[in-house]
Amino acid sequence: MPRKPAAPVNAPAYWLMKTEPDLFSLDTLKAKGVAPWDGVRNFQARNHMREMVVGDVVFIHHSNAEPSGIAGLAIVMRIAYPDHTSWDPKSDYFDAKSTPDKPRWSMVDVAYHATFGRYLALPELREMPELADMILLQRPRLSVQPVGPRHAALLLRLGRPDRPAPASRP
DNA sequence: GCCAACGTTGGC
DNA sequence: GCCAACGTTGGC
Repeated sequence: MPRKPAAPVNAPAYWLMKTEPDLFSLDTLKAKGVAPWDGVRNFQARNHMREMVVGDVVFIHHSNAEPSGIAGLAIVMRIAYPDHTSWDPKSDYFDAKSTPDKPRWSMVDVAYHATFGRYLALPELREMPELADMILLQRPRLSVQPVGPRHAALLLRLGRPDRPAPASRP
């Protein structure tokens, strides 16, 4: 018997993260250059961030927008580390169950990469059969999610970013 | 602003 | 460890 293929070495290299543009938009990230993605308070979303590696491509989705949709791309610059806002009582993201000794939440650093030449509005994406099984369209509440390579390729083509996505991990 | 989906909390 | 109540997300 041939050995089973190794467990997923090729975890997804494409991700999607949601943000409310009123609070933090792709333009905000563009102005900052690099920023920590803090405030994620959902275990599944957190676990996805913990799987990211430097160089992964992140689709930035604007939620609670008119319309909501994918605005462009960011790149992971630093792998997951403790989200210090979780133990700051003054932070909106404070969580009494998280301490510096036992951090419960994580964040990654991302860099602005590109703004799509065309904003990919959610209603438009919903009309595409190829995207019907995208997590974005099926699980409206998951704020950090993997994007499959086929979906990623299509989104990149649709958005025609002014700069191509960098080659990602194999 | 409404409300469906769904994750989390807490009583038992 | 079940599950009802509650809170939040986020599309519309």
